[in-house]
Amino acid sequence: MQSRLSPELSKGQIMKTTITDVAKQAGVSMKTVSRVLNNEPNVAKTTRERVMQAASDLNYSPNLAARGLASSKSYLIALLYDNPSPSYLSDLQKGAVEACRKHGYHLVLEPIRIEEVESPGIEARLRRLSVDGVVIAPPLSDSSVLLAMLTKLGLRHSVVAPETIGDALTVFMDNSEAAFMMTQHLLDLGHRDIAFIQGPDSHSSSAQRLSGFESAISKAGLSLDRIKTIVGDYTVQSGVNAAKILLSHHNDRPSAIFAANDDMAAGVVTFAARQGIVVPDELSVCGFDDTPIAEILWPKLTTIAQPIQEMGRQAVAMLIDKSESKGSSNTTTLEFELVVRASTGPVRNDG
Amino acid sequence: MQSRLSPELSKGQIMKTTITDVAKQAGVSMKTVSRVLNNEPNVAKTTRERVMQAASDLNYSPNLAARGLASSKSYLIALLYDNPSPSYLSDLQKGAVEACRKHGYHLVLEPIRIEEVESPGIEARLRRLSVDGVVIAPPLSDSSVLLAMLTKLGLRHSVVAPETIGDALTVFMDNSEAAFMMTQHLLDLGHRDIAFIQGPDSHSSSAQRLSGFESAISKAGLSLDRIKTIVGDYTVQSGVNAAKILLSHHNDRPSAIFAANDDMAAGVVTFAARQGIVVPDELSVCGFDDTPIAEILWPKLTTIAQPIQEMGRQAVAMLIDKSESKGSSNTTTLEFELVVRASTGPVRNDG
DNA sequence: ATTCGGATTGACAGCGCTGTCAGGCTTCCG
DNA sequence: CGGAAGCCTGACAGCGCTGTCAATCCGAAT
Repeated sequence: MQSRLSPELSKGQIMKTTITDVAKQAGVSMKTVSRVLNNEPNVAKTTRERVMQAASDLNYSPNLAARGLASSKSYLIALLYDNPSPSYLSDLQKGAVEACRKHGYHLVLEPIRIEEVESPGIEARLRRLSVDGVVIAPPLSDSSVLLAMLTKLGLRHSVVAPETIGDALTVFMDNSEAAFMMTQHLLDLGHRDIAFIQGPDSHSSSAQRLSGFESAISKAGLSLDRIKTIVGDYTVQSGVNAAKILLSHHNDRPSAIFAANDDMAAGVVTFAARQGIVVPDELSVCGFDDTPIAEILWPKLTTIAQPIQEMGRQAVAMLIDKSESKGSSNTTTLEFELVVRASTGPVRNDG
Repeated sequence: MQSRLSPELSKGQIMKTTITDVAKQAGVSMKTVSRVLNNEPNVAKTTRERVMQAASDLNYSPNLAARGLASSKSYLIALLYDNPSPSYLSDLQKGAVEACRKHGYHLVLEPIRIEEVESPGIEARLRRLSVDGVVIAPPLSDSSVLLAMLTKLGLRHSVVAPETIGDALTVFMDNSEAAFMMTQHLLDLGHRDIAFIQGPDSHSSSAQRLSGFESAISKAGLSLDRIKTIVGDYTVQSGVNAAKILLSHHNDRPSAIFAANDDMAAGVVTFAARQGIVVPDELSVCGFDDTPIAEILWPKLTTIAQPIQEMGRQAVAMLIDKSESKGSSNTTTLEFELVVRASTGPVRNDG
């Protein structure tokens, strides 16, 4: 690699500038340089400027490892996830990275398969990670084992979840309320025969969404007994399968299908198209999540937009914010948005 | 799992075990423990075992920062990217993380907008990053400025790109060859009037794919002059727009459209469906990339599958492999696969 | 038995930075 | 005008680990 003892050996190689060099250049002590670089108070304005100038002249940038060792901070945040949809992951990451960057942190990726959470290796890995904080994305956020482990390890963590989880820092969107509102939208369009395709039990969002749907139905004075509900697994294929069942009887079709996520809704739309069933004239379809596919489908999908990016941002912010002692609570609630597009329309009376 | 000989566990807090503790427990020196933990040679088998045992008893895990400081290695690999499609990013990441994990590294995310590559802040950030290696995803891989900067900084880097780039470590898939094969597929089905929707100039893959298409056309003895080519930007909407133009004249439609990526192909399929043009009976459509949407569309899309995950894996592997002095070259070429699904079919003769 | 070379091990000095704490200097007040 | 109270600053001791190099041990060679 490069030799340390001979800085001018160059060879076009980059030689690392240390804090000592900056100190020398600025005519102050290392410690003062350190203070300036970390934005600590109690540094004379002129000194601060002189140091800044020296640092920039020398093109100095601190060594993270050294800083980490000395201050026992790593300036690293880990994102724990298990195979979410690419667009979800991508959005969450984007927000998380953004927040990290804002505070001088970096985001490291740590996929964990949920079924291996209890395996002994995971704990070792998490310990070894030595990050300053951990963001947990669903469905990992449903694992109390994982949360307990993090607590035990003394790792600060925040959770992105469809519901508040224990006393952990939680970024939260009211899935139930959103499903309620979506259902209300269908009811407002005159639909009375609405089918629901729910998600897998493994995601706690499934229950939330179902419950929102059901309470809207009940509140409208409709009997839940007459409602058809099919369990899917959040995949397109399961949406197709559900549609196959729901739309099989020509004379007894629901006038609207509410799928608990966009992928399943896409399955329904696709299947309907294949059967020559016109959406939304003959069938209204809506989804949940506002993934890119919602815009690609034809007709475009009515769905619930989650501020996923913002969730990522908040999850990291909660981790980093020192000032969370009093003002901010343990929970950040974010707003969803009902996005009405072309896949839902008024019920057809002449059916 | 728990500490056995734990001297004192105060407050249920995790106390960090250091290498010294392990050394004491195993009755050897710190250095020997270090050797065992780093799989260095020249440690007696029995000693090695004793140390391993002690480490596991004490639930020891090394401090990354300290290790990094002492060895000037960070065990971190950065992934540089600029807003790729979520599924692409997700796949690439998956492969990269996998490879990192295999070698005890971690992956940190570093999105960089391509237009800010030349801004002064970027260089500082890269320097500060202090990672052991950098993987660059397209379209960032097209930026020679960025590559030069990394070289200047002495940062080992590998590039995922549609073509070999200078002397950088490159993971490479022959886009041109793939486009050629896809075009051949259409020709084999009898298509002679094939339109092409190309990608934006900003991605070097665009040129590659176009050239593969054109050489197949030429090789088939068809005149390029009669070929309609439209420039899109890899978005669904641009695919729709292109389709709008290509399919506007009832009597002068191409019998097949080859879109340079799946999203644009999706736009074509969607538009066709809206116009009542039956795919593939009246129009064959194919894409490139094999993104999830290819499976969701109806009919399912014929496309080119890239081993994106494998690319991520290789890109990291090239970075880490110490043994790259002789055997392995600077370039890793991966195979694509022509995935024939339902969106392409034989040309209709009764048109 | 003695020597020699490789295998095995340990002592020690930092890696580059920050926490601690003491000291110098200035300002403000009684 | 003396002293308390700040404000700035620097000396120094590690943080937990690895690189260096010297010491020790062993069987093989002489």
